[in-house]
Amino acid sequence: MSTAHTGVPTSPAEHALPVPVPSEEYERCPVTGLLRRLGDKWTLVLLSLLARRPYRFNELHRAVEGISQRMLTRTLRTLEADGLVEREVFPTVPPSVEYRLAPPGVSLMRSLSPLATWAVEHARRAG
Amino acid sequence: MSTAHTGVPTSPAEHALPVPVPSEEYERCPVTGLLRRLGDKWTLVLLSLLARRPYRFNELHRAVEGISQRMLTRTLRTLEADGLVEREVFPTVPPSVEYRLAPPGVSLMRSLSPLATWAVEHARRAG
DNA sequence: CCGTATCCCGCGAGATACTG
DNA sequence: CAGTATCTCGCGGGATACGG
Repeated sequence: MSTAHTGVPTSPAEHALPVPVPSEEYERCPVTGLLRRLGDKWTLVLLSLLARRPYRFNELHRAVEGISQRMLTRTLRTLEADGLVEREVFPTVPPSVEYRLAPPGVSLMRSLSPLATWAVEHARRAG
Repeated sequence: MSTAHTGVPTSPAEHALPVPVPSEEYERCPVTGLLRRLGDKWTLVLLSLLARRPYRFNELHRAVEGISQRMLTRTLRTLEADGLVEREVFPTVPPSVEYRLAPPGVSLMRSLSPLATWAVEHARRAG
């Protein structure tokens, strides 16, 4: 992949393709893709909380038992990248950051509702 | 399960706990649990096919591009254990096995429908 | 035709420590 | 307060080969 000049690679990411090649074929089915996204350890918990009201970072950290800072940041950033959550920074001292559900997040939670009901009702078998 | 006598362990699984301890805490949220179940690589594809009509094993194997026998069996057995799919064996020669959607599977697919619609509509961002 | 049995590998995700 | 940076490990899942 090196290509051009004679340069020795200084970073592995240097030769990353400019085009986002679908590395996983899960992309083929958007439904499965969505289920995988929502099915990670923290996403639903965070979405559920944010569905009620906006939260600040450490407020979430306290509200969600057992989550690490790393996973909280990662999950929130992914949600933001997907357009499900909005992030607003207040340049106060010390800094304050607020997270809220974006409109697509709201409609997603609505669409999820029947499945959630099914899950609770059938919790014993396939839950 | 040797146990008893003085036997030297012959298998690692020998000391497995008799009680199915919830190894993962995903169990805490039935919705997340369900999303994880449905979110694996082949489950939705199989459920979608079986939602239309019953299939035999090799018929599924041919219909689902890229699935291995191992994963087909595994996925079907999990679906059966969850009560979502029914398996019927016809003792012919050679043997024939038919899989069909069980009633809970039907209601699950119904409940999944709004989310599937959302996924397709928002395929570009969070798909 | 309908599976099981092994082996193997990458990635999601947890623990821990550090920073503007 | 609100994050990054590393390291590590378990498990989902693929390849392959064999069995009733």
